[in-house]
Amino acid sequence: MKKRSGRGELTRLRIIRVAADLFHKQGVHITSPDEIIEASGTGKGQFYHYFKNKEGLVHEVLLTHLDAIKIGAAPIDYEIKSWRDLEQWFLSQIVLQKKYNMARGCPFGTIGNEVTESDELIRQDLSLIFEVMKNKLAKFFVMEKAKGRLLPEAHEEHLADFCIAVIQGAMLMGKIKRKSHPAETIVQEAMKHLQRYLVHPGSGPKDEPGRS
Amino acid sequence: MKKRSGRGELTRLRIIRVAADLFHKQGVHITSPDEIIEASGTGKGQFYHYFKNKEGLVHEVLLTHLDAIKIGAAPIDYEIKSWRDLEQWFLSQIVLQKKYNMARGCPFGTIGNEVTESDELIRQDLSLIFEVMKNKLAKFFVMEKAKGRLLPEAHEEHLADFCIAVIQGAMLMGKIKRKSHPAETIVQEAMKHLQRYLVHPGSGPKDEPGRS
Amino acid sequence: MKKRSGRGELTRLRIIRVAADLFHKQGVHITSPDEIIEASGTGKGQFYHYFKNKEGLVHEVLLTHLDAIKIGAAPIDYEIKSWRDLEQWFLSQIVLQKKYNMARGCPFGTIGNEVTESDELIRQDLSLIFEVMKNKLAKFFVMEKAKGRLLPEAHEEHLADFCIAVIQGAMLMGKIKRKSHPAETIVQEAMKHLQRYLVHPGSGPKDEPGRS
Amino acid sequence: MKKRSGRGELTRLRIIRVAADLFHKQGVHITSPDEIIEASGTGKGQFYHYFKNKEGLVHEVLLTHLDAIKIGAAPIDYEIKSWRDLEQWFLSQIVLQKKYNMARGCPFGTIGNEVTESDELIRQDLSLIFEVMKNKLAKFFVMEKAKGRLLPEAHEEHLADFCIAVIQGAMLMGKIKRKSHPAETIVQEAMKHLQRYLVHPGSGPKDEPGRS
DNA sequence: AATGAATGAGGATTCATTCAT
DNA sequence: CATGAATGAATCCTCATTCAT
Repeated sequence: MKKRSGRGELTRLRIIRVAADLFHKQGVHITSPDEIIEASGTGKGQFYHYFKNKEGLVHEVLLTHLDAIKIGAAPIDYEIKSWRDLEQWFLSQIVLQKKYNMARGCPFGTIGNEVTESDELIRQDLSLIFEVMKNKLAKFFVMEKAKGRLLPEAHEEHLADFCIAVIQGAMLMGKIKRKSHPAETIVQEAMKHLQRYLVHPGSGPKDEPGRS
Repeated sequence: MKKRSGRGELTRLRIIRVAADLFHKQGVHITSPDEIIEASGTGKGQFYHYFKNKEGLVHEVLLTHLDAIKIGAAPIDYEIKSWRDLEQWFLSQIVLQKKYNMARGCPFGTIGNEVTESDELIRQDLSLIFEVMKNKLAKFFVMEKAKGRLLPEAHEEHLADFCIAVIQGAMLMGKIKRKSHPAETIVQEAMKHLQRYLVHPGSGPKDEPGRS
Repeated sequence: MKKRSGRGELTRLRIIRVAADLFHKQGVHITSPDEIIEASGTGKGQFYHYFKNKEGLVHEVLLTHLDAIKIGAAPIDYEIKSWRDLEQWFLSQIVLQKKYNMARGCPFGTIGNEVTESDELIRQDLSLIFEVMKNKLAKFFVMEKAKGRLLPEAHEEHLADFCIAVIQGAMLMGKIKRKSHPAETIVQEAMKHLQRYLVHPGSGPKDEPGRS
Repeated sequence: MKKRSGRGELTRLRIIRVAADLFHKQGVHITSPDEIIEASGTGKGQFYHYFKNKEGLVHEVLLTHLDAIKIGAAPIDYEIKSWRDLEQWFLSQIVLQKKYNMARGCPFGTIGNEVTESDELIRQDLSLIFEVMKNKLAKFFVMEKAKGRLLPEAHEEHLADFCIAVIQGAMLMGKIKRKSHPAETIVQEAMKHLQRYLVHPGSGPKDEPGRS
């Protein structure tokens, strides 16, 4: 990576932030450099000064997202420590979606769906993001199992992938129906499934699963 | 509906079929009328003769999909009559995805993800498609419940929505990772969840849940 | 080749003619599609309707030139039948250059000089044009030899290549110096050389070499 | 001339050298300041610090060439002292061209061909270069005549111009055909012509014309 | 029903240059 | 002396659509 400071860094970040929002709102294909330039209040040349091309910008937007997830600065908290956190992880995504009037999906799902065979770089970026996400979720399940609160038959990574797929599907449905209700019931079903792997709380665990 | 016959009907259908494939492959935004015209071997005029504009074509493509689902002519069989059928419903979508080398997602999810607030017509088309899908799946759960094979606490529509969300999420993951494995484990998790609602098979039901 | 008639053919030819002139005047690189579009009074879309891209247009411009040379419709007459014709062939190119105030070179030399390793198609077009030119000139020398008016040691193709190189060099000098005089003396030297191969006119050939 | 020393002088020379090469390789129009800056490992500011603008750089590149010719530091030796030297002058240019795989022409011809009516400064630079070249060549013919080895009818300057035109045309043909053979035969024809002006070597001159 | 000519707005990118540090 | 941020016009090309035949 190049040096990340100095005068122009703000312009660069401004472009990335604006682009991330537009990509989330309307996808990559429909968002033109011109629109990003206009919205970020920069000149045409700056765009191509900081980014090789549009794909390069998408790449950097995704790296920025990835970084935010890694350091815990993303709007969604991926550091799951309890069953309540897990439910929150699901629900906060729908809450976010509601803030956008159910007109947007998941920023990664949106971009991921637009990917074609020629967008290999972007595909890999997304793949990496989802991998990191999975690991964060799996870590929780691993910990739970270590504490004897999860049945041995629970496959931590599969459960993590299941969570991600469900929230992706739920948000897509939310966007298409422009209603949060379906997404919410979907998430509840998923939670029920996950709790199925709980060791039955005979001795009364402190951290009780989401009864919300 | 307009007249559906005559000489030109074949041209119209050819355009729809080609467009459906291109939309599935690369999405709507990136697919230009020119590309469709070229791929369908038609002339420019024909395109705008049969369709008001690009959006109109998308609309008709979706109606065609909807029709296929309704009459059971779609590549995926939505007439679920057994738990095995249900599992097949899940798996056949992944099989289809594999045929495209895991480079495509669900045709409806792909288009749905591209929808913005200005694509109200298309959004509604998709919403309708998913509604029909849901009803088909719910019907199975209703039937199962009627036969006393499903716990009364099972909410048929919620389960149907859950199924749809899971397959959407699974296919998206499959497309992003270009691997079928994650999608398959996700589906297996979902199946486990659904079977949880089975009335315990004390009396031995003939149609046993997917042990495949 | 596609059909060459119908409504749009005029537009296409207009673009080619305008482009040929601009390429001659200022070269290919500096001439933008927009400039051609403007000068030919067409719309932007027409340009790319008739030509794949700018290179495609250059290609067709060259093919048009080639055709003109082949059928004798070019501004320069390549059908040399006498030594006077040959001298005329040299001089008429300088006369043409004078008409443009010595600000242009040879249309083929101009484009040829701009060619880089990535312009293989164009390079081949030019190569072909010069090949045809050479053959036309060589034909004259062959005929002269057949009539016993040219020494056997004269290599017809070499002489033809020599003529072409000289006129190219002469026109380039004319353009750079913006004077016709150097070009004219160069051509005179070349003519002297060519006549050196004449069989000594002991019996007095009717067609005497250029004493102009 | 400005001061020519100090720290930055190296940067300036580096830019000129890189630019000269790129102009030779692909011409002036197609070569952007950015490309030169990148290839010379300088910063954007340096470019406009040392050169008024792109045209200014072309100008200085040409002056540098001119200087090299004058002081005999150019890749081609313009100090002709014998007929062998003259032949070498021709052939060494083709040898150089071969080193570039016949993908380049003469650096001056290449730039000269790109000149338009608005590039008066550059045109004059080139004109001057060719004038100096001509004088160098003419000097040889003058000397030869003085020694009684050249027929009085030989016009020294015309012969010099003839040489320059021939090599320009030959190199252009070489570049367009990407073959050295045509260029070589053209040069041989030119040499034959020049030798025609030799006073017949009855008394056996030491420096015999190129029989190579 | 069918063809493809015509239009012009817009998309992605590069260019040449200036300016601030 | 040196760096690179900033600017906006221009380049090359595609898009979605309409129109004439």
